Amino acid sequence: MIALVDCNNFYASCERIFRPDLERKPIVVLSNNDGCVIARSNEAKRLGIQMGEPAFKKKEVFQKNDIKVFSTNFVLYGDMSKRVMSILRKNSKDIEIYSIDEAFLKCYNEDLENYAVNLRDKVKQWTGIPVSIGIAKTKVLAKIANRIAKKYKKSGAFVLDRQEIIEKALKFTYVEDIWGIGRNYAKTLREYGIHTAYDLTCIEESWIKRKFSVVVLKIVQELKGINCLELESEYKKKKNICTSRSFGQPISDYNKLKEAVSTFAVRCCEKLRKQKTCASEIRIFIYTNPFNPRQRQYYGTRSIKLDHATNDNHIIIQEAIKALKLIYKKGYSYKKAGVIVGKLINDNEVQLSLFDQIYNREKYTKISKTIDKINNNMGRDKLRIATQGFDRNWKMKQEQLSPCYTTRIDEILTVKI
DNA sequence: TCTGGGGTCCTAGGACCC
DNA sequence: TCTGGGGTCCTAGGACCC
Repeated sequence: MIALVDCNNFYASCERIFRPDLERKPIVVLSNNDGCVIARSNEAKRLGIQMGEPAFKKKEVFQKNDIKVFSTNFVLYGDMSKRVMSILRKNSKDIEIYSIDEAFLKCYNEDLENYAVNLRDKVKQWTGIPVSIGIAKTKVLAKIANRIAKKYKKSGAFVLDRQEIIEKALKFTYVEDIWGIGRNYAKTLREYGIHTAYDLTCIEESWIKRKFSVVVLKIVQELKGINCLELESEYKKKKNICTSRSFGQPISDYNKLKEAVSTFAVRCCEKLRKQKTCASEIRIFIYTNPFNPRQRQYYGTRSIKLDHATNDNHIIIQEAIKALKLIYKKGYSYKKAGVIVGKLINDNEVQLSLFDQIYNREKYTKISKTIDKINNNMGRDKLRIATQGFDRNWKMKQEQLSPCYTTRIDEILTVKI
């Protein structure tokens, strides 16, 4: 059987662990730039705060209901996630970490209900994070079990094992609540009179395949208890890596944009080196604020192919700036920019080029390694390329940032007695 | 009037996930 | 005034090959 362990309101829960005064109080966590709501405690959900809602539209609601607002603190959430996952790993050697707040586990126990409740209690006691656990034969069914556990079970655990319970659960689940069925597929399905997961299992499979794709077909089979989505316990290297940001203030100035793009390029290189890959293609994009109808709109993007795959800061920055020069247009105020590196290959499998213009690539590799080492010890961007700039007034807005309780010694929790 | 039967690779766009 | 930041996979269509 497969268990899906999912942290409840993960970001909101992370913030609350270190603020026990906020127990049972409504909390929301905002996206970068304090833009949208991306996590809500149950109390905030009950007040009607929607996922993805722009924060400025809800300002009054926040104030009126005394909702505590946090800027996003990924350092904290990442570290808390690691702690939760390490506990899960100790409980099952077959584990797939699916996202920052959820994991699939294979479980072989006799008494699954008991197993789930114990695991849940352990995670809660050791980390403070509440989780829900759903157990079933396939991943898609485990997702459904988890949803029921989270919404309706006080124990936070639910096992879908017997056929009549599965059928009841499927009849109880609308198509749009199935993992892998998004807004568009759900709309189409409903137009055909298919409303629940149970309905979906009654349809002819060839029709599903023809009308949608094998992806949907696999989901349907999973609903029937046939395993189509394997547990992927191995770490998979990313095939694309993207670093992009919206700016706190729009930017018109080319040089400022160059600083931002250079910094994003360096972030991409760091991620490339971390997973030991090199990029053969780099794409950059810049665009104006699409939400401002009074503004002239522009979306510029350009990709550059590299003869020689690399993860070197200097080279990637150079290429990124080349691309930026080609797409930059004067007179627009840009709201967002980003760098994407793709066509990734392992760093020990890079094809050498007979006509390579850069001599001594090894020297570059050494420099990158040294920079990584120093910055790992001394802090991000302590050592940087000059084009990354110094004043950083394009930085994002984060007005309600909580301390990094678990990763910075000078921000550790203080207790007054 | 009638125009074959296999393939591969690449890209853009659309769907989905957290 | 103020609207996030990452990813994956599949398909259709176009280009090419013999």
